[in-house]
Amino acid sequence: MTITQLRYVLAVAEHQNFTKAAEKTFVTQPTLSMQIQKLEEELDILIFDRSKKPIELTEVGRKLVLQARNIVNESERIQDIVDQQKGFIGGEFKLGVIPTVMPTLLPMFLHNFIKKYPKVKLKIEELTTEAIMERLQDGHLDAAIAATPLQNENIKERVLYYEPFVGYIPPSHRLNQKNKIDVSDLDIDDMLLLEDGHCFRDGIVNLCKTQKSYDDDHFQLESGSFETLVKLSNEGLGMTLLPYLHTLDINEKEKRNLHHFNEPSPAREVSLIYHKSELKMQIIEALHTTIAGVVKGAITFQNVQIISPLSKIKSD
Amino acid sequence: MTITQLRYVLAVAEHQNFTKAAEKTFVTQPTLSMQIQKLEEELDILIFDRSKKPIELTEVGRKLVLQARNIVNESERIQDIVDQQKGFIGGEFKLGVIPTVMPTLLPMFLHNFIKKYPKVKLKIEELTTEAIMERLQDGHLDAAIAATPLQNENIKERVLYYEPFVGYIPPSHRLNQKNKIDVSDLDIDDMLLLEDGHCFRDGIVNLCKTQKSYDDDHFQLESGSFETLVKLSNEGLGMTLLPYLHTLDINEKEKRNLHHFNEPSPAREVSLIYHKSELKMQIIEALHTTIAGVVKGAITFQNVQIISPLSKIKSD
DNA sequence: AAAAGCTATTGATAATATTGATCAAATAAA
DNA sequence: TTTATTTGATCAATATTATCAATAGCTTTT
Repeated sequence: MTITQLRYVLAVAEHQNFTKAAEKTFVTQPTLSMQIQKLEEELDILIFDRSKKPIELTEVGRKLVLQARNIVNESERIQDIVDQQKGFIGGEFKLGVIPTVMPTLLPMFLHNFIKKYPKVKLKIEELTTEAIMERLQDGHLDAAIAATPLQNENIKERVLYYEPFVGYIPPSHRLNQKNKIDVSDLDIDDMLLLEDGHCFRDGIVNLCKTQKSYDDDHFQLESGSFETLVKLSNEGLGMTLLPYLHTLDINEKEKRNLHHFNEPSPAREVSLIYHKSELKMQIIEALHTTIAGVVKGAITFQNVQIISPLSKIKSD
Repeated sequence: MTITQLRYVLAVAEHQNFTKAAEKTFVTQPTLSMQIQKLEEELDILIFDRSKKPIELTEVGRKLVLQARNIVNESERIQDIVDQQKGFIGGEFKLGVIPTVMPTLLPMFLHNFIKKYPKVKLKIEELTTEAIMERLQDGHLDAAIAATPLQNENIKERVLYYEPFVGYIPPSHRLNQKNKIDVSDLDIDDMLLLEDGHCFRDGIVNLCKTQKSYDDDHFQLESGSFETLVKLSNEGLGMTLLPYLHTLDINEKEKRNLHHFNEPSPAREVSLIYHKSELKMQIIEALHTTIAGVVKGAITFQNVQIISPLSKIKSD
């Protein structure tokens, strides 16, 4: 049994197709077939049920794949140990970022990071929290930036910053008089929300739920971007909440419509999250240091109340 | 990098000698040298410092060996998974047993076990608790039978039985009048003990320490076997304590000198212990079931007080 | 019936592991 | 010092193995 064979098994299990798995592992399909056959023969079991279309794992196959994932992960850590010894920080690193953090945070630290660690080949992907969790667990992502706490025992979290919610209230709105607003002022019925699937939306729903009973079915205007929300709000369609970093980007005229919360301000916790196996920990450390350093200048809030990003069904 | 290479590294690290390692891994020494060189080249590090005699691990080498042990262990679990699927219980299994359990417990279950699981090649070794702990952690033992609790986070324990201490008190002894004895009657100064290194001895020392201050330096008569202790005791040199199962073996005349404790009787906890990685768990389960079943008939005590086998320095 | 998609098979080739013999260096013994 | 002995590296020869391109065999889709 070799580690290569286990990698092949993982690839086939993932793609449910020998040909695609062969492409992904950069070998020809017969190579893959033979190696897997050889492993099956050595263990004297069938790993895949080739009669099903698409191909399926057998019962032992499923257990074996779990353990194979383990072994392959652990074997990759050998390179980690060596890199650590050499003080080498580099290689490919796949980072997931949730949509509501991506446009504001990324420009803040990316330049710094690639300048400081030029050997790291960052591959950044915008993904929902849901997709991030999946990909962290199956090894397709090395780390991610998301709203926390997420309470998943396979995922570790390191807080980057706390980002307060800021009210965007057009002149026509009932709350526009107030300089600072309170959580108790909020009414989910005149709130413009991001469309379903964003955890920032879920956070706000959680926030409002603490105030009054929330009816899941009633009508709401929703959008995919904060820019649109602000414009809709300007049209008098309601107020909205923005994460603090987003409020730094909007124009002067609109800034007058921003209303901060009285302390403790509701806020989201944004963290660097990664699999408990702690692979590529040096790069994760480097990312954490860089981002925390950059953000420290921009966000200096102390007294905040953290709003959970978790919804029962799905989130960002 | 292959699992084989990692095995070779482990062998050399263990024996500190390429030639011996080659024998243990059933290849020639050049094979070993080449493979390790190839791995060192691939990772671009030195795993061994060949200038030292005997050969030594480098700093990275030490870290790498720890991880290699991990990977090799995890890879062996693949076979475990397959065996489990097939319902196959067999293969080599190395069991350690402490000296004070060996002669009484082994005959009770061994025959049953090899009859029920003929495919398991049991290799049993009498070892001190100290040696057992080492060998469980470096993978040289698959499981062991020892007095517990041992409070080692790498070792899991499954209790087999509670074995009361029984007083052996010769007619000349001051306590011989009493039918049942109490812990408070014990005096370490007229107690015959096993020689240093036995955890049963440590247990008794712990037991007596609860009664009065114990001076480590004073003279005591000590021996390596309970048989000798009983004979010395017959000579009027003091009383001694025996584990219950041992009292089943002594002759009728001497049985009259046995004095049980008032409840709760001091007792030792005897467990099947194994590494937390839970390798070969099917065989461990089988052993546990067999032993627990056999012992249930012989030992039926309920109200016992467990005496710790741990001493500060060493034990059994 | 034909085409397309998928895995297994075949035969050739390149890469690799292994071995036995040998060498150089370092110790240990005479 | 000289002489064995031990140890790990090196070399050439061989056996094994992984890989590939081409293709056959099978199933599903069109």
